Amino acid sequence: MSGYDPKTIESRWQQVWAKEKTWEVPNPGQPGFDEAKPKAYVLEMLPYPSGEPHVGHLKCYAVGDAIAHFRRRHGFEVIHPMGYDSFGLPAENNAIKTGEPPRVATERSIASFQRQFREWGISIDWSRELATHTPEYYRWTQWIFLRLFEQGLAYRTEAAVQWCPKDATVLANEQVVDGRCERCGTQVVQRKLAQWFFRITDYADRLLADFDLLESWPEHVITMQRNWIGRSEGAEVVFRCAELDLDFPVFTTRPDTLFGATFFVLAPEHPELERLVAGSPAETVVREYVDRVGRESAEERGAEDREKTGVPLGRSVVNPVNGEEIPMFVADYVLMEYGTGAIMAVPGHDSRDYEFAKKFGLPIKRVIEGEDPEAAGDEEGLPYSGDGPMTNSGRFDGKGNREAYEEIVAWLAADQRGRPSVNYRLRDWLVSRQRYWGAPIPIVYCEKCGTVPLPDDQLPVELPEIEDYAPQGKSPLAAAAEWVATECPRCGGPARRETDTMDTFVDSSWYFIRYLDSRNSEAAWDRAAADHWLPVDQYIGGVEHAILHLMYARFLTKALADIGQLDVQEPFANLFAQGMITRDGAKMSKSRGNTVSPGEYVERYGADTARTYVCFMGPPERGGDWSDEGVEGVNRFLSRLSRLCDEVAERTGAGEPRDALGGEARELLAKAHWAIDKATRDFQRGFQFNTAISAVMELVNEAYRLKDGLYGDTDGDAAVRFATATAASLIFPFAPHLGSEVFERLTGERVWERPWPEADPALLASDTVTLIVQVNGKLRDRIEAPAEASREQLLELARTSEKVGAHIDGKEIVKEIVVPGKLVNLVVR
RNA sequence: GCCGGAGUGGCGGAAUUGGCAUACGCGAUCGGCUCAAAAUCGAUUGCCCUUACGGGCUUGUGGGUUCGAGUCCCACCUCCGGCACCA
Repeated sequence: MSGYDPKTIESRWQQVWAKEKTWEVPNPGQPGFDEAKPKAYVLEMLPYPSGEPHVGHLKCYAVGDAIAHFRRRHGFEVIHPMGYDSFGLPAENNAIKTGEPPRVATERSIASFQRQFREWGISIDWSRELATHTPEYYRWTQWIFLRLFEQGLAYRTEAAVQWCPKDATVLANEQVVDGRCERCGTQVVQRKLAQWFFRITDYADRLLADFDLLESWPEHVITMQRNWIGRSEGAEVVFRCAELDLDFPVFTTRPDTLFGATFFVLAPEHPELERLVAGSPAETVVREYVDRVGRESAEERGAEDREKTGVPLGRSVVNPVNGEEIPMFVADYVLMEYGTGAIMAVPGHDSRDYEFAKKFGLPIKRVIEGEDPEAAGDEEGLPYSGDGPMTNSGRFDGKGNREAYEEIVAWLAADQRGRPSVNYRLRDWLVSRQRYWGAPIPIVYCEKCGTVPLPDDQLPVELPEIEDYAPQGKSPLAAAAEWVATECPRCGGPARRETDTMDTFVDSSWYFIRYLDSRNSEAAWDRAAADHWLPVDQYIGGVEHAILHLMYARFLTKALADIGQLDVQEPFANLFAQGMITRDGAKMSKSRGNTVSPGEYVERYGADTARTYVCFMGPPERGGDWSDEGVEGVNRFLSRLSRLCDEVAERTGAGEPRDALGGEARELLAKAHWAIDKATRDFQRGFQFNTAISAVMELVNEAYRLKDGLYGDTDGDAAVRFATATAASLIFPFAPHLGSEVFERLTGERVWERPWPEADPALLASDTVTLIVQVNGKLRDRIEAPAEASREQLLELARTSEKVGAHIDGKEIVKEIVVPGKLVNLVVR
């Protein structure tokens, strides 16, 4: 009895795959490229190399690898590369703490990922490997920056930015969560700094529209992106302050409520505030208010049940629809970042304006009748946000607010008092970071020529070695004086380099293109290679990247397509978002001490067990709680398969099963074909790996049940052998080592070179079916019936059943439902 | 508040088109093997009543449609995720 020894089996196959470079695929034009073969680009999000891989990685790559194997065996040329998102804050923070250069810690972690990916047996094309922190890679990140700069899609401007005092860097809006730094949890403050941005807002509409081009993305991911982009249609309407000869445009989604505007509010950051109050009695109070708001964090300001605050300006503007003069206020519930930083306040139909009006005793005016004025809410059901006929609205009275909507906008537009307008929640992408461990921005500042992009032949701008990584409010690179001082490429005069580096999301927004031609030192990629492989046919990764990474990659793909570098509008045709694995019901974290190290489990049970387990825990798109007993169960199953193989190899000879088998041999063959059919459909129907694996478990169980009665008979031997080899073939995408081992021992062939098995319809069908007999919808009997039995025969069987008789005797059958091949329901009274 | 997703045994979960609820795995109980244990092989395992035969109940709650509902419709409750003073 040899037993299941994953260590031996796994290292044996890993050596075969490494030596034969089994998973490497050629590009068009390279030797071995087969034009006739359809391509499939299967990609998992590249890991951020920090420390050791965790179970989230194991799950992601186990799922992706299963898909890659499945596609290969369906005749696809599968490209399945790997790389490392190796710039970023954790390595740099570690450097500040320990003095160890970020490169050293990063490369140590990369080595650990490489080793584990090989130990897990992931089918990676290692010839395409990349790491974003190498000059060979970031040279092209810089090249992309320059292309965007040429197009005006990369620009520098002074802006109020989110600043993390702890990390001493600017953050993207996306990296601020509840007013705190996403990474370290420190409260973010506002600062004004000159920063680089990518003009992603130019692409807002296309990012929305092109969801239609995607083949299959999870609905909730699309929804999250849609919410993030936050498109709202409305109108821009101009309110005029005649006294000071100033126009204040506002954005509103409710031009139908314009007649209800009873006051007007500016954001504390509004640039005209100064002019409005300078030298006026309100000046001091307003200043104090603005200062106080400025000291508050975004979190405090956005707090949910916060009472409205504000100060009157002592000025007024004219409502363009009715000429009414309405007072102006400054209040922090109006945000400078959205719309125009000023609003018309309609307390009758907006809850925030209503609250403010109540507090400051301002008039509240109804301009839309509710269907039921007595309905909930104070004072005649206000604020009312529903639809209804308009009132107190001059010429529009009596019209439905929806119908009047466009009419009002057109009426205002006719004499330049307003126009239709669209607003987005999405802001431009802030890409500069006052940090060391990132790709330098390829720009120099010349006294004479100003901001000058470096020519392509001066790339890469290499990251200099420095001693002190601690940020001092500017990039640590600023301290590298020799590096900063350079020559202007335009006039040859003295210039200094940009010392900010790029957000690491820029690195990871295009890596899937670089894989296609990762050794190219002449260009970022070869067009033929990119055109052949793109788009990614199946992308796999955690839902935590649903917004940031995926939207940035979509944006960059479109921008690159627009400048003729790519032929696709969307990078990822199909997306699979895996769920998170928890432990004891909680997210794993070092501080909580509930982490699971995949390495330990691979060591104890083998990679096949660890991989199969994460695919078996539940539907992969959902999360699941890690269970050591569950791992043991999967290990038990693989051991059972391994032992079955030992026994079958010893007791049966090679031979194909005949078609016309009978009895238990046929029963086992039928189960094998059922498992093929079930596993195949589970793969195709959204990667339901848990049930695909359970089908293989059932097949192995059936083989155990029947084997002893089948050994010794030619047909019986063939059936057991076929069933076992089939189980190996079907489990291979999850447990590639054991799958290869068992398949080879029983068939002499390499399972990954064999096509995915096909179920034989003749063996899926059965001569008899179990007829379900119900009386009044309740199950009363099960009867074996011929599969072809007629309606009448089935009814006869049902009526004559003893068990059924007890429930229909003495009663009248009022209805007979027959579902051929399945069920009879007798309705009695 | 708005937008998604989910509620099924002791646990993870299955049920494909409205037709056998609880597949598969875990856990538990019993048995074979063993001096013994582990491993392993096999049996049982939703709940309640019944010695048994058998019967009743059961998919978050309450209604509805249907011969028949975990699945469809209406109302509600709970949990998870995202967004949120976005005008």
